[in-house]
Amino acid sequence: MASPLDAHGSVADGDLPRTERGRQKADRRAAILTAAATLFAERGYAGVTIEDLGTAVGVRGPAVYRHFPGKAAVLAAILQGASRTLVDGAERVLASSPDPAGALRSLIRFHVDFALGDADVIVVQDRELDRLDREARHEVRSLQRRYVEHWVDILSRLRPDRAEAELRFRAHAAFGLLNSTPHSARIPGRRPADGTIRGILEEMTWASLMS
Amino acid sequence: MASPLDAHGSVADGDLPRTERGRQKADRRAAILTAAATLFAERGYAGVTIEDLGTAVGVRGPAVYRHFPGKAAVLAAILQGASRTLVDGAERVLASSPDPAGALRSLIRFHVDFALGDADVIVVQDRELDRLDREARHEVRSLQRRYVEHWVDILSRLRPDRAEAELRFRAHAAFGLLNSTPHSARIPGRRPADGTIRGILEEMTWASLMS
DNA sequence: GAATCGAGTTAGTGCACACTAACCGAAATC
DNA sequence: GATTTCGGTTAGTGTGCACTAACTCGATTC
Repeated sequence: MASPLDAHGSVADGDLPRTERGRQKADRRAAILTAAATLFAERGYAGVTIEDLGTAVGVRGPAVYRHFPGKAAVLAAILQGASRTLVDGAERVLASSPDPAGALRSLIRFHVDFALGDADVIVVQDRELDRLDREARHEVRSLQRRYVEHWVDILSRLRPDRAEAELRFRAHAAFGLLNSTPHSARIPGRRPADGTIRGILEEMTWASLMS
Repeated sequence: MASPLDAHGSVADGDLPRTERGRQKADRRAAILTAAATLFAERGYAGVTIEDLGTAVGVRGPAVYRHFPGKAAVLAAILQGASRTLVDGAERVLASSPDPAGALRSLIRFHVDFALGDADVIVVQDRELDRLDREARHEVRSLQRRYVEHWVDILSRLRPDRAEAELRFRAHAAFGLLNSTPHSARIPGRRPADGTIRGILEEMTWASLMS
């Protein structure tokens, strides 16, 4: 799966970098984003300085301003990338799954992959949403809403007896379950092997949703 | 359930306030803690100033230093209170449940109550643990570990076929599910009635753990 | 009722840090 | 090969904020 961070930031600027400098700039931008996701996840948005962001990719702090208008824009790019990746992934999954049960299985698997692969982003996603300015927050929220509604659609096809409000609530609870891995990753007690984890998470999520 | 915030802060100081001023001081301390939990949950630890903490309870900022040595100590008191409440509650539940299945049901119910009743504390709990100094963080971590082990004990009695590592991992995932409510509380789409939520959460948690 | 205590006040102090200004030099453009 | 562009640099600047100092005045103590 493509990382949510290596995309170009602005919406639909078709032109890829042709020149040497352009490619280096795109690389640096992506490097800043991944480093920032890790740092924000570790210390929180407010606990990371612009200087930290710079040195994490081998430059001094103010160089970051050549790539982002400010610290908040870095966070915005991370969160927008993440929620866009989730929505795109969900829509791709749904387009290629004929039966609802298979669609839910694939949706769960997709989300597990994301949570395990981009743990940093997951942590930042639900911790720092409020640090965004009105506009960016609105976009992220709207994408998140769309993602949830895809889950609700599938669930209501599997359980048409249940109210949509309940299914939506269940979906949120399932996300809490799935997104718990980044948190429990920091806790000492030994964890099952990485392959096992995937299976357990899928099993638990399915069971909780369909219970 | 007693709020985790209205206890006196230091460990085992038996003397309750006898005088009028002493009572007022205890009240103010408790008020600061609950206000701080709400503010920290809303804006994050770094997003709240000492002045905010003061004005939230009707005094100016520096008055807070009459009750806590610093901002970090306020956070520490919140987190220590929360984890102590959880451990105490779990131990009380276990002491009064003979069979493992009933114990797990009670444990789940207890945690649901806490998550719904002290949503602010839940949010702060897993967001701001790293902002604590070494000593306080160690204490909170150790209490959290104890809480988890109580769950693992019960689970391993119900499912002795499973490895402890898997059960611990499942417990963490269940906490993620249970603690999702404070997060989904902020999201627009309508939620089921509060009584219904309780039942759904208990059902989902049980199903996910025993699947 | 005099002496002390202590929870509050206002007025700093110092520092961390987001962001800006001015400059530099190599790549890109002509 | 001259000119422009631009990603980097260092050296500020301004602000927000945790925390301190010095004081006030009612409650507590003797």
